[in-house]
Amino acid sequence: MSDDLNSVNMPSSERAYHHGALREALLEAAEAVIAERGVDGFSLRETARRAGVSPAAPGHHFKDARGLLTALATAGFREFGDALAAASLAQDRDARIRAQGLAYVRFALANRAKFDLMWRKTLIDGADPDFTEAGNRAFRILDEAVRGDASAGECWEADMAPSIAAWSIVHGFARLAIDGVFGTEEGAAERAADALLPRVLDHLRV
Amino acid sequence: MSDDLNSVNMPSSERAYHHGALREALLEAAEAVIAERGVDGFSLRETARRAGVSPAAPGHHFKDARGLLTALATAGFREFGDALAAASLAQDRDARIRAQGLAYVRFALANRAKFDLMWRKTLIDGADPDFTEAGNRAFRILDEAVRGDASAGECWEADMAPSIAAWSIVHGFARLAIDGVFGTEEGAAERAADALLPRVLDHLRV
DNA sequence: TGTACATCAGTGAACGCGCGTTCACTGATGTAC
DNA sequence: TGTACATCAGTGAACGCGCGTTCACTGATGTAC
Repeated sequence: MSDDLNSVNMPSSERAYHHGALREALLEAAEAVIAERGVDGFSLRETARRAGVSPAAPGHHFKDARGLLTALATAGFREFGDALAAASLAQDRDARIRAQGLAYVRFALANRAKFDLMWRKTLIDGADPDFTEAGNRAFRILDEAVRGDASAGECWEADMAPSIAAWSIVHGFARLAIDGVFGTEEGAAERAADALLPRVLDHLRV
Repeated sequence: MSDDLNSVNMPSSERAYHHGALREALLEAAEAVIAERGVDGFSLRETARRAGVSPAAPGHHFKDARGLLTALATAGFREFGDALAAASLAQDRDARIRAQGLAYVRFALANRAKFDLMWRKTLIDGADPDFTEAGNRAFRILDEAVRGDASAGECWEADMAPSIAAWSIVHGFARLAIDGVFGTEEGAAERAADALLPRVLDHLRV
């Protein structure tokens, strides 16, 4: 191992030949690109440009553009799952469900482009094991809040309706908000979520 | 008017110089393209190719690609509104709401690409008056089923929560189904909708 | 009914663009001895 | 500790592609007289 710690933590020169953490830098750059231009505006070349590397460099870390987007969507589902898990701390069941609903929509609005990407099965490899695992985990957290840990066993055998109902209502609300139904001005979606979502959730009985 | 009725109803030759109904033909071709390749796979050239005209021809009927997609999304919202209106015939309120929910999801699954397009504000002109009018009408039909005609007046002043709740749950369910959550095999989404949606709607209280 | 002419709705070639990926390469790293 | 060498992680030029749009044009239509 090198004595120079900078070689790992921080590029010792502004333009080192070996980046050190290019994979992560590319994921960050890709997220910035889609946050700015929308998922449709993604480009591998632009991502490489922002990370300060040549257009061929991503090929050493991801199979291709789809591979990079799949990795980004997977990271998104992991953070999403974390956000839902953090909302599970409330004591009674109703409070947990409501807290997760708020967390669901807040994550979607705070990470619009990434959330959008997470569901774009045409752009990512939906069969990737890491991706499906991260997605399943997120749903499992939501499912456990609704049905309790009892469902841990025969997951799809049991009655999914309550969980799917909860999932649908928050997912639908999040999508409508992102897609501008509550206004397209800065902050309009967030204000609508704050004002409307708690009362919308009053109409969910699970 | 020409004596030859074919000049309007049917091109008299296989390759007439004037198409006669190119606008409609382009919309149909565009729908076929996105149904086959997904919304992301849309291309104006491919659409012109399928309609059997040169790549410049669409320019005489639509300002640009965005204009064509906006027209297609507008047509989509009109059909969507018609489908919801047709589901409003049931007598009691609960039956109407359930019927509209089923109609909502069925339309989405039967017209996946078009439904997808209808919410892709980055690809269409969301400020187009025809488009917004068609979208508002669809929501109004749903809103009237939930809240009754009494809401006709001060629309956004009254309590929107019940309508937004109903909208969210069916919209979310439709999106999850389209995005492959209930399986990606042929017909999996439709089967899930048939089996699950009625029970999911049991958890909506409006 | 015939004719002149404006307008409409097409053509097809061309432009320039940014894209994803490939290729032969090279600088940096780290390991075996 | 020093050295040879395999491997890793970059470069940057190039390829070929399909795209949306523009352009000068022309064939067909329909209307005024």
